[in-house]
Amino acid sequence: MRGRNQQHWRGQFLGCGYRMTKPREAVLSVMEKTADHLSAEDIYLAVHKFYPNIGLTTIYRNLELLVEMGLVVKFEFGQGKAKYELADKYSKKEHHHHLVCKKCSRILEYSDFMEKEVRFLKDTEKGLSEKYHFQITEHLIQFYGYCNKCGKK
Amino acid sequence: MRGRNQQHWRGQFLGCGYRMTKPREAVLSVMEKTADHLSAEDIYLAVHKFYPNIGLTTIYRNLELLVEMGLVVKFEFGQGKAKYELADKYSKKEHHHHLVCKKCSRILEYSDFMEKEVRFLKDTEKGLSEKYHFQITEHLIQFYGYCNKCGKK
DNA sequence: ATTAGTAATGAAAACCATTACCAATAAGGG
DNA sequence: CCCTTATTGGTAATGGTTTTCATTACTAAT
Repeated sequence: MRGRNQQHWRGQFLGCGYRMTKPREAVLSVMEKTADHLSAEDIYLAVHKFYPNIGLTTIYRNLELLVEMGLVVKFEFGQGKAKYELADKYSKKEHHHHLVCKKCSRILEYSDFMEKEVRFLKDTEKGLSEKYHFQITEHLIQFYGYCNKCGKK
Repeated sequence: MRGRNQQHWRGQFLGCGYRMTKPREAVLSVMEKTADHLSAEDIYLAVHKFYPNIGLTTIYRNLELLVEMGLVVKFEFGQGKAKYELADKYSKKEHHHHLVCKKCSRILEYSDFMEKEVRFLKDTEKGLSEKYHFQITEHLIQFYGYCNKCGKK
């Protein structure tokens, strides 16, 4: 069952002129079977368990490559360290955004209330790009606060 | 003319149990008379011109203090370095958000289309906090792209 | 004014996530 | 299987920010 996806990834790499290597397999397999929003260090520690020779550098290098290849999505939640998720997983979910807990750093995903958001974004982006001749390529919408566990009573 | 504001700041500091010092005067005066969204380094360089002994450390320390006192607002535009603005200036403007140019790093402010945004935020925050029991304290809305000067033709 | 007490400063070192460098290794086309 | 070259891992470097610590300088009390 490892084979299927590995074969798929391999094709992706070779197709782009890159090679499939142990470290790359390791990174992908961790990202495949673990929760989303992993930091480079999270991935490093997880890979390290079964591939103790892995270097942190390699993790960073490959995450960068994977992002460039479009296989991984990178997030910055303003917590000092970037977090990564398989593009696959990401896009299989509904369009969603994140609630960031300022205390425990937990990331909560939500995909409700999207109609409102989509409408707001569509109108606003159109208005802004017309008025300021600013080509909008991305947007960032995030809510910060305290999750149910960390909320003040 | 320096006196008025200086006196005001002095009161603020003393009232909070802090002291008014040259470096603090210098930081505030730079922030008062210069464009918004200055990085710590920007401020350091500006202060350094008329107060060459200033230390970068002091800039950081005092910015932190000023933020804590509510006199300064801190922004993170995902550009690696934080930027600061006098709370005063900030709040005198209309409610606004930022367009961040990915090429030249320019920050463009806009305050149009706010009715839509306010409505969206109000509804969404209400919905989210009820559904997830997440206490929302802040939100971040930013658009990224290319400004009129940097846009691809 | 002088002083005592403590806040604030500046220089340098520490931090922390991330990146660059480089010699050693290994993937894969021929 | 070999040869070329991408990739690796270790280490040093980076860049923004924070900490440490001995020194300086506010302020209120004397």
